Amino acid sequence: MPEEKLAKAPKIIQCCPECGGNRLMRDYDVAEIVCMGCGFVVAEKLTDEGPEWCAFDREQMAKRTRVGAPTSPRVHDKGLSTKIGWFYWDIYGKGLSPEQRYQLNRLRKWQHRIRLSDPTERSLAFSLSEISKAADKLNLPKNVRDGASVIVRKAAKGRLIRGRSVAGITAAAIYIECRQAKLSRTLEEIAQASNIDKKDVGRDYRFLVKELGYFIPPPEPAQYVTRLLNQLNVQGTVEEIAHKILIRTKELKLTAGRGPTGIAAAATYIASYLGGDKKTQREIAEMAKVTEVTIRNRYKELVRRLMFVVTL
DNA sequence: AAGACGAAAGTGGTTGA
DNA sequence: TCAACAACTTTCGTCTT
Repeated sequence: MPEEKLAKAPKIIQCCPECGGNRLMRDYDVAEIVCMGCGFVVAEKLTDEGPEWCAFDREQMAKRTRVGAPTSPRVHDKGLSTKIGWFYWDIYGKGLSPEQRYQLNRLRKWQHRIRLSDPTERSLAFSLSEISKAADKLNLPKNVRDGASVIVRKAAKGRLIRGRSVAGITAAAIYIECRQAKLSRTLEEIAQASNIDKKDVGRDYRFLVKELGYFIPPPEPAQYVTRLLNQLNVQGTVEEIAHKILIRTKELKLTAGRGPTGIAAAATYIASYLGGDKKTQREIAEMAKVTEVTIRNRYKELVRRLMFVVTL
């Protein structure tokens, strides 16, 4: 591509659109540009331009040079197929005539059709784009997206999607990944981000876990507490107390059979009270997505059982 | 007046026959 | 498939700060 065309390439971002900071880091392991100030993902799907081999002389260099981008589980053909570019100039950088443009468009259209002609491929492509959409809404990191993609692939390979909705299986895969990565996303949030009924996602989730033989431990209240405290804008002492409470709660096995969000909310309530930054039950209930009644029941229980144990 | 409390009835999911 | 069950929610009247 000639110089003047190169100049048309997307401009390299210099500062974070979120916080305005200029400490941007390229992380090739997860293929992202991340702001070191606020953690905002500025760009993703980077291609590592460098070679993964070493050459010690010209001969080796010539031998080892080859082309091709790294594969990605997030594209339905793992990014291995050829794609016709979007631009309208030839290899010399000269513009195309209207007829040539028309031809190019037809080529693109047909290539797209051929690439996605197999129904399995098509549903896989759909599913992977859904993962990407939902993951954007939920702010999920790369590894979770990739993991979810792998699960969907496994499901497709094992013919587990037959008779079920692709969207449901996709959402379930995301949920499995979140649970495995110990991310505090509830089934409800994922169902919402994917526009599917919570019940359906739950059903497909249980089905996939069973069929693919996953072992997923129940979520721990501690996973939810950190996010809850962030949403409520409290740190410091309250945070410390909340975690202390949860450690004791776990030791005394008070979590058995109880919803982790309820326990997290109750611990937060107690901690905010003791830490001198009191939040109302309603505030916490709203953030934790449980009712005030549940907070009351849990926190009474915790206070009763922990009173003699915790030295706060 | 806002927040907390608790009783009572209702809901949705799990379990075991 | 169905009933029993525990956890949780909804609702609402009452008490406390």
